[in-house]
Amino acid sequence: MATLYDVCKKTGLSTATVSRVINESTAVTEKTRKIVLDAMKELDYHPNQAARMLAGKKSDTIGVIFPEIDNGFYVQVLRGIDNAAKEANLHLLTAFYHDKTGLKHTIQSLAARGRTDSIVMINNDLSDRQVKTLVNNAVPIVMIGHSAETSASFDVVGIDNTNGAAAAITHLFKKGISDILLLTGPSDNFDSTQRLNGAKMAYEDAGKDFSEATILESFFTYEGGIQHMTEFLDSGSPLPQAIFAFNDRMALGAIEALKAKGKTVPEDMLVVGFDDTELALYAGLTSIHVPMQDIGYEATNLAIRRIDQKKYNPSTITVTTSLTERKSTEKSA
Amino acid sequence: MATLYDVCKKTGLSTATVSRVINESTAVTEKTRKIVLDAMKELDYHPNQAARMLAGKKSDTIGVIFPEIDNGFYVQVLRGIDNAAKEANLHLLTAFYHDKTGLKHTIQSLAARGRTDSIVMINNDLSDRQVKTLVNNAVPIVMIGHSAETSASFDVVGIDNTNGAAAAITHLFKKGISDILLLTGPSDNFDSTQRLNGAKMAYEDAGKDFSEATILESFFTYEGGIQHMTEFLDSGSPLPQAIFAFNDRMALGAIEALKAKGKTVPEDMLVVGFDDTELALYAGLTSIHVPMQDIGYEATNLAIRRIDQKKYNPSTITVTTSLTERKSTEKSA
DNA sequence: TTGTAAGCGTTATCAC
DNA sequence: GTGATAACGCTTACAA
Repeated sequence: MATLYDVCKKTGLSTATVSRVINESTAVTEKTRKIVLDAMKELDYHPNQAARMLAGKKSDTIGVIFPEIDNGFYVQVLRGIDNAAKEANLHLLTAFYHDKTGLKHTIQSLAARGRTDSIVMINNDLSDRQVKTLVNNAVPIVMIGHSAETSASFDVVGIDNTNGAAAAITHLFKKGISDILLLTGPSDNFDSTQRLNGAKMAYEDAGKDFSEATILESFFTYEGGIQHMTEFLDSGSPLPQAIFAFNDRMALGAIEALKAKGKTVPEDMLVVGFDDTELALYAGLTSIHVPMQDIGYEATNLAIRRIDQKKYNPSTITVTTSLTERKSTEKSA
Repeated sequence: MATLYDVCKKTGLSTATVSRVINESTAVTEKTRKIVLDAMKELDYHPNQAARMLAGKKSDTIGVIFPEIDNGFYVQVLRGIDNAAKEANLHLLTAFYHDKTGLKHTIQSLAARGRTDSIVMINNDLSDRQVKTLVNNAVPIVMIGHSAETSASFDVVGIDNTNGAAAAITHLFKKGISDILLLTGPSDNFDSTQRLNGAKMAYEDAGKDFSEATILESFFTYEGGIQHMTEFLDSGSPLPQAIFAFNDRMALGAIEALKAKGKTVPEDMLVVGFDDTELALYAGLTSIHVPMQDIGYEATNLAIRRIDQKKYNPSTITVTTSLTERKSTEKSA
């Protein structure tokens, strides 16, 4: 591997000058610039990253910390992150965590060792205070998605759950339906809580009574959707005319449960999901679209901006959602 | 940020000794070990990665190069890679590429600058020779999936396309069907070619005439499946009894096309896919299961093994597939 | 077992 | 505009 010295030797120039043309920092004669560039090419010289990091005190790398990925959601976010990083000529050091302990470990090894200039993370497991302590101000950090408490402590990029949910409800209202089953996530989940608020808001804004809606709590999973919907159907409770599931998987689970009882969608019941994942597309499920790539992109750009910003007030970016209509809410009546 | 020197100062020991306990390299008295460890904790010392890389000539990092990810396939592979890396206490530097140029750029910046000790990549765009030139023996490299020519030039981890496809055909034979439509990928695609060979093999092994099968070439996409299947249906060609699509998306596309013509699966036609993605699960599609995580895991372990191996002969690891039966091939007849 | 000291390959601050 | 030279924070022979 050729080093900077080899380039110096070949050109008869100093390390300073060669370094300058590499970094396009200070002005250099066009003539010497060319000499250096030629020598670099000829020697197939590529600057050593470790040396740059050590001397320059920056890694040109963004750390990405995700929960162990198992769905399309995170991939899309990752694409957005990658795009932003590419635009800024930065690299991505990615790490996935399985549990609290793994996450702590990961944060430290990325934040405290100078591997990254900044971190973008999805934190489902640690409190703000814990993260704060671990990072210890070593690098700026941007959170994707709110944890319940994430408020003014960090930069946060989240989605507009409230208006998204409201749009779903309003969509059903327009079909003449207000007798809706809300298939929610766990009640201590931030997203679920916000979506529930949004739904309520839509009822109120339309001058309707929110008690017309039935609330059924589930797990944000396909299996959860099947299980809780089946229980509901078996309970003999009066059937609503539509379901608004707080994510696509639960929606698909609910549809599966309906199918098992001989009910079809949209003939017997309209269904709306949330997230607008690939699954929704293929299943013909009307869903609230969440621009996952945008989230990653915005979060990363914010993280990049924070690198050279010593002091700043944490900001919150909210990405807007929209409704994608498909067969599951096509009402012929 | 505390440095090694701070730890030395605090303990009165030399950098060599402190470094030894950090790296658990040479023996150190249990007593001094404890002293150092305590000092490290107290100072909240974390070794600087750049300095380690520079002095130690290794990055403890695996490079991961993927085509821009847009499906569940790559995510699973990534999880496998992450698991293997975690077990070896290595980090992951990931990069996605959009096109040939991007890929070239990416390879160089990961390989030539000492950022990574080894690389795992999925290469759909460059010839072996091109990759070879770019890497220039800077780091070992493991390919995931064959490109047509990838033969003896690189370590390769691929899947058993042949037996997978044969299993799909045999499954249909068992249902009493040999009049099958093969919905293939592009003919210059390595996977597609192998799968076609596997299908043929199954016919021959069963003593059947391969000409009983119809071959319909498509694009490995949902849209491709819809388009080509629709064309086929419109052409008035005699309908086969089953479809074996060379991936799940095309299978779903074909099913969509059938549905549009009033045909249902599995009543009117059995369908088998390939990949066994999440889509297949929710769609109730029988599919050939590909253990994507295993692929990533194996590839990464191989990549790690190669780090300290100066000379070796490229090896090929083939991961086995299996058939997952679902509703799309449930024959009541 | 522990210490000394020479790098590792850059960047950056000075002078010139 | 260009050149010395001192960091940057660690690893690792080689000595002791």
